[in-house]
Amino acid sequence: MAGYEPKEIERRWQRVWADERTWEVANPGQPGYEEGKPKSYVLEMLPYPSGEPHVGHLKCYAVGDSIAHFRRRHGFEVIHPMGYDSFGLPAENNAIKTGEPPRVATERSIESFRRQFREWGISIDWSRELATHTPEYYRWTQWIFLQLFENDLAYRTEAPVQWCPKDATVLANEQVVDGRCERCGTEVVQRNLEQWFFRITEYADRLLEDFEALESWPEHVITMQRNWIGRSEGAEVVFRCDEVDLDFPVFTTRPDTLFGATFFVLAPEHPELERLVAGTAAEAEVREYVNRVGRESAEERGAEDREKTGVPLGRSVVNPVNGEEIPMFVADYVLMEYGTGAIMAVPGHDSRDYEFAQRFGLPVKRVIAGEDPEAARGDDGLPYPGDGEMTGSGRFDGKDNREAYDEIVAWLGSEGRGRPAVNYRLRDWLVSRQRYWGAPIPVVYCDECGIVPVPEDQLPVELPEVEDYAPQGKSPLAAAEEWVATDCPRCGGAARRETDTMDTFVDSSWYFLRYLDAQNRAAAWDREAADFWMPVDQYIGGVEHAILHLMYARFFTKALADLGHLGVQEPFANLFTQGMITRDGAKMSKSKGNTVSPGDYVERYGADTARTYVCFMGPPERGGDWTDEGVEGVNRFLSRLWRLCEEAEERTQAGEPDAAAEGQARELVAKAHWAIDKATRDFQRGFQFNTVISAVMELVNDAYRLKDGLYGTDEGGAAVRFATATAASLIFPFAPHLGSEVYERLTGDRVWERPWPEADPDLLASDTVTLVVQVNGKLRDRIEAPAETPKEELLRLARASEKVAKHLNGQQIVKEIVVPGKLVNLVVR
RNA sequence: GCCGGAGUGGCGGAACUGGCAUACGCGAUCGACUCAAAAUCGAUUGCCCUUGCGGGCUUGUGGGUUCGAAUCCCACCUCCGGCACCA
Repeated sequence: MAGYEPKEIERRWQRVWADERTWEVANPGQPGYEEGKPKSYVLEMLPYPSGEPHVGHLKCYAVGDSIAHFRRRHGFEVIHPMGYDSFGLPAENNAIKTGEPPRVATERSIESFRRQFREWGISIDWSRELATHTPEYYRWTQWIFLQLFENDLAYRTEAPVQWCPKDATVLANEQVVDGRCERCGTEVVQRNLEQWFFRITEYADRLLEDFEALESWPEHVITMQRNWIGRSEGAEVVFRCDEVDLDFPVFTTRPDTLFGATFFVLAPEHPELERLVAGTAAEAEVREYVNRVGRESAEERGAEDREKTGVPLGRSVVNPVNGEEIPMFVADYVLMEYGTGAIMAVPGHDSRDYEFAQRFGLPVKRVIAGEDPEAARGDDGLPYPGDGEMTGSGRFDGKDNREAYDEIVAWLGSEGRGRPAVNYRLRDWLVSRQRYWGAPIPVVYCDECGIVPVPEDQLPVELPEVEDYAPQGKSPLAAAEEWVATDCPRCGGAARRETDTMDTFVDSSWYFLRYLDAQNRAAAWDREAADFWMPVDQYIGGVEHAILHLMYARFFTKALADLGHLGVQEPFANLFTQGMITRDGAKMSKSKGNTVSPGDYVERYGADTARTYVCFMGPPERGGDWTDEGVEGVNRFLSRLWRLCEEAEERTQAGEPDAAAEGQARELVAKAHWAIDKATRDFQRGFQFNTVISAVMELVNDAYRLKDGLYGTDEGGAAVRFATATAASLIFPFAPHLGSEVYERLTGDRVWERPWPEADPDLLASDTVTLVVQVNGKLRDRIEAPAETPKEELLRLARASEKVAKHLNGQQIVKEIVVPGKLVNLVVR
C-alpha cells in the first residue's frame, strides 16, 4: 500500500477542476445557466497583492472556500470569484526604492497569488477574475467617480486635511490612527489643501439605520461603525457678541443646562478669532497661543492627561436664555472639526468645562439637582453629568431636565436663537492622493470652464508611464507634462488634467459588483446580473476592515442604488470576520522573524493539511497560535483517513450499508450518521469548523477501532466503506483534494456533485441510554437502561444501585428528580 | 473614561435549552512492531490523598438563585480589541 502522497492527489484534482472549469457559473440568460436554482454569493475580501500570500490569506480563503463548497452541495448556484486590489502605496514605495515600475512588481505578485490559490485548490470562478490596476477595471472606477460628481456626491474644496509628510500625501480621517499615518506610522500634520471629497456624510443616517437590514454581522463591527459615525442629537444655539456684531452658533447635546453656561470657548482654528481680537490688548497673547497649538501634533493635543490651556479674548457673548454676558476664551480642547468649532461651557455639568473653570477661576453654577459620586470632584458634588430637577433656570425650575429639553429648544426656536440639530463625528471621505499608483481622477481644469469631467466615451483616463515615482508634495503625474496638457472637452481650449489619483479604497468599494459581469466592455455591470447575484450572501475577511472598507462599500452601494444602478441598499448581508493567526503568541512580522509561509507548508504537507489545520486551530472568528506540532497532528489525521481508504478499497465491496445491520456494524454506521448530524449543525451554527473537523476525527477513530472486527462480513465491510466515504464527504470542504480522491475511490462518484449527506434520525437515536445517578447533585453511578424506560423504573434502578446506597447511608430521601434519558438525582437530608 | 469580547488540564480548545466538565488535537508516559530508529498501531494522561478499593477538590475571585451552575443573577480581578477633550 502506498502512503499518503498529497502532492500527487492534489495535482490530479486541480487539473480536473481547471480543465472542466468546474467552479464557473453563468449569469441568467447566458449559456449554462440553470433556471430556478437559488443563488449564493460567497465572497472573501480581495487580497492586496504584495509579495507572496501569507497565512492570513490562507485562513481567509480556506474559510470562504469551505462555505462555498458547503452551499454548492446544498443545491445553491454559488458564485465565488477572485481578484486583486492592485493599486496602492507599497508597490509604489518599492518602485521608489528599487526603480522597478509598480506595474511589474504588482503583476509578478498577482501571478504568485494566482498560482498559490490554484495550489491551495480554492474553488474560484476564474472567468470573473479582475485586478483593480488594469484600465479595463479602473475605467469603471472613473465612471463611478463621474456618476458621483454629476450628482453632487463628489466635490472639490479647500479644507484642513491630514497630511503624511513621509508618504507625501493626504489621508482620509479613517486612515489616521492615533494621530499617525496608518501605513507608515509617521505623525500626520494638518494642512489646508484643495482636495476631492465624497459626500459620505449625506448617508450618515442611512448607514446607521440600515444596520437593521443586515442579516448577520458581528455585533462589534456594527458598534465600531456606529461609534465612528458618532451621531449625536442636540440643538444649535446662537450666542451673540454685540461688540463685534457677530452671532456664534454652538452645538450642544445638553440644552437643558443652558442656564449653567458661565463662559464660552472657541477652537484655535476658529475663523472669527482674528476679527475678535484684532487691535485689542489680547491680540498678541491669543496669536501666540494659536501658533503654539498649531505646531503641536494631533497626538500631543489629544493626550489624555493633558492640562487644559487657553487664553481669554477680552470679549463676551450673551447667553440667549437669560441675557447674561459670559466671557470668551480660545482653548485647544475645543475642536474646529466637530460641531461649529465653538462651545458654551457649562462647568457645573461637564467635566472638561469644569477642569477649565478650575484652572481659570471661573464660576461654576449648578442647574440640575443630583449627585453622581463617581464623577463628582468638587465639594458641592459638581460636575454632575446626570439627570434631575432643574434649578437656577428661571421658568424651568422644578421641571425634570429631560422633559424640559424639547421645551427649551422650542422656546429658543421661537426667539430665533436655536433649533434642533444633529451632529456627526463622520467627515466626508477625502479621496484624492498625491501619488502615482492609483486610478487617475477623470477631470480636467479649464481656465474658461473650470472643473470639467472627462466625457464617458473618453474613459479610461489612462495612467501614463513616468520615470520618477517619488512624490514631491504633488502627484508624480504632474511631471508627465504631455499627459497633463489636454484639451477642454467642453470648449476645446487648452486645459490641464487632474494629477491626483484616487484612494485605493475607492477601487475596493465596488469590486464585488464587477465580478458579476467582469467581461462587460459596455458597462461597469449589467443591472440584471447585479439584481440576480446581489447582495453578497456571505462576506469573509479580517476585522481590520471593520470601518474603512466596509463602510465605504456600504456608502457606494447606497449611492449607486440611488442613481438607479443597483437594486440593493446593502452590499453584504452576512459578514464573518476571521481572527488573526499568531506565532509564539505574537503578531507575525518580518522584523520579528516569526512569519509562516503557507507555500512552505503546502510543499511539505499538502494544501489539504494546511487548509484543514487553519480551520481546526480554534473557532475561526477567533485568533490562534500557529504550531508545527498542530500541523503535523492534522496531517496525521488526513493520513489515517487515506490509509483507511486504501484498506477499505481492498477489503470491502462497493454498495450501501445494510440498514438492518446489528452490533458493531450498526455502531459504526450510527457513528457516521452522528458525524453527519454534528458536522452539519456546527457548520451552520456560526461556522464552527474546529468541531466539524473533530467530529470527522472521531468517526475515523471509531472506524479504526472497529474495522478489524468488521472486514469479515458483507454488512461489516459495507459499514467500514460507508463510514470512510462519509468521512471523505464531510472533510471535503476543508480538504477538497483528499475528500474527492477517497470519495471517488469508494463510491465511484465525484463528491462535489453529490448533495451534502443527511443524517438518518433512526440511527441517531440509541436503544439504550446511560443513566446518570446523582445523590445531592453529585455523580455516584451510571446505569445502562433501555431508552424508553419509564420514570418509576428509572427511580427503582437508581435506588437499587449499591454505589448509590452507600451514599444514601440510611438518610431520608426528600426529593427525587428524574430527567428521562439523562439522569436521576436523589436529594437526602 | 466609554463601548465590545474573553478567562476551562502542561498547551490549542469542547460542552446544543441549567443535567456525565475537560470531546478532538498537541505534548507527555508506557507497550507492540523493529537489530535499531523513524513511521505506524494500542494503552494511560485534570489536581490532591490512597499500595489498592476508593475518597476529596476543580471551569479567574467572592457571593447568590436552583434538587443541580462553566452555563443564570450580583460584586470584583485580569487579559484582548475598538473609540476617546466629539460639547
